[in-house]
Amino acid sequence: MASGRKKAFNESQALEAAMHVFWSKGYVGASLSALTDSMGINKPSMYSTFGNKEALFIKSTSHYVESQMKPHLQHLYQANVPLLTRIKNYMLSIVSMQFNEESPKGCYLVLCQSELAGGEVPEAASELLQELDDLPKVVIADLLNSDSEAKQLGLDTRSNEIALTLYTVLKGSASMARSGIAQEQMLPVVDNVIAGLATRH
Amino acid sequence: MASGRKKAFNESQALEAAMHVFWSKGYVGASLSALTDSMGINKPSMYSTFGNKEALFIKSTSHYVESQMKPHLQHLYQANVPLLTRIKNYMLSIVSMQFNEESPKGCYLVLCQSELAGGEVPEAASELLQELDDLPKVVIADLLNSDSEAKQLGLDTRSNEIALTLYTVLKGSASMARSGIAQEQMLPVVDNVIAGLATRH
DNA sequence: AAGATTACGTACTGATAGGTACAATAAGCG
DNA sequence: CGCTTATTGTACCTATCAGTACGTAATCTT
Repeated sequence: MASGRKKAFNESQALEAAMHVFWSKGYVGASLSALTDSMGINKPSMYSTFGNKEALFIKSTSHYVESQMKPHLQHLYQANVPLLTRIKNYMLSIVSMQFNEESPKGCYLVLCQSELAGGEVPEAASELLQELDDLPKVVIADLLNSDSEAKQLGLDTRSNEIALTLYTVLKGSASMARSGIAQEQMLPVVDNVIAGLATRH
Repeated sequence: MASGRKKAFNESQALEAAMHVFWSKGYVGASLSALTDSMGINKPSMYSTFGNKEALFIKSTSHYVESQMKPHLQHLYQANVPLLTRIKNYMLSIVSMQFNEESPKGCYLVLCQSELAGGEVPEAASELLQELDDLPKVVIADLLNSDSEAKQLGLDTRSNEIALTLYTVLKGSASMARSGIAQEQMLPVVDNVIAGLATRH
């Protein structure tokens, strides 16, 4: 049984390229032509490989979460590092990604999610965004609930509140990155907020 | 000299309607058809009255700033109210607008500004957004620099840093509003951050 | 009432959106 | 080599985008 002509492009490289286009233009702003141009393929190849624009977006979003979001989580579980330092390192690591010169500024999810309420993003993609976007908040809350140091500091009794506070700052930071301020300005902001946590009971 | 047929619509009501469409869909997502439908007029009327889509957007954005942003600033200058309480009232007032059921969730400026980096918004409109978006940050920094109570609390020496911190939280809150959480969850976040300011020197 | 002036409604423009039909090309298998 | 299978490029589809031409309707001044 013949197996046909080989693909002339690398599927995961094409997905990476698509991710960058969605990241900089959003779901609505990323046209198929812009996508396929950056991916280095033409439209029929894109449709046969990924399905359609929405399916491409879903694969691209999953790739973003795996390659850009999850790696930062390791900072939260470093052995022999104080809890607040771990949280700070995690946040600084994400901020540093938001301001990275080699990829679009800000957060892919924030950008695309802002289009949700306008009904511009298809339902299935919209649900995925909603779900993925909660990830950091849930992880931080879980950490605060289970970490022994968090209990000593009395942070476990208001874990959801604190997780939401930190998460709100991260989202705000993504907005600030988009608006063009310098990364150095955000660092003391993270310091301030984390220091504020420690001084309450 | 004859003065012609009267307009069959109210110009400022039409602008208000356009503002809500941009607010919920963003600049790119708001199509002329959606705009004129909501405004209750047809396209030639829109073009003769406002110029084009970009000019309408600029007028709509100015209207947003005047009607939705500036009114909150009064909280910052209430007599006989402690500084941190004034700031807290200001922030809660904005958060409450972001979650208001009668208008789109989140912040008009955050939404539209997220499209900037993708080059989807025309230059002139883009510059206006950039400028207006700094307003709250500048106002808070100025307040911290001039207020006598701020000096007593030692907040004047890091006014820019604090203003940026508060502003980042407001932007984050706008994102959270878009993603659908309940307003009550944001209130302790504002509390946390402001309390954190007070406990540092 | 006549004429000038302005707004309105319909119907259109060229460009681009997402998506596809189809013929040509390249690979594996016998 | 010939057959089958899969990918590629071009050229097209319909719908919608921002924007406009033009004839009709309404209001003013004289």
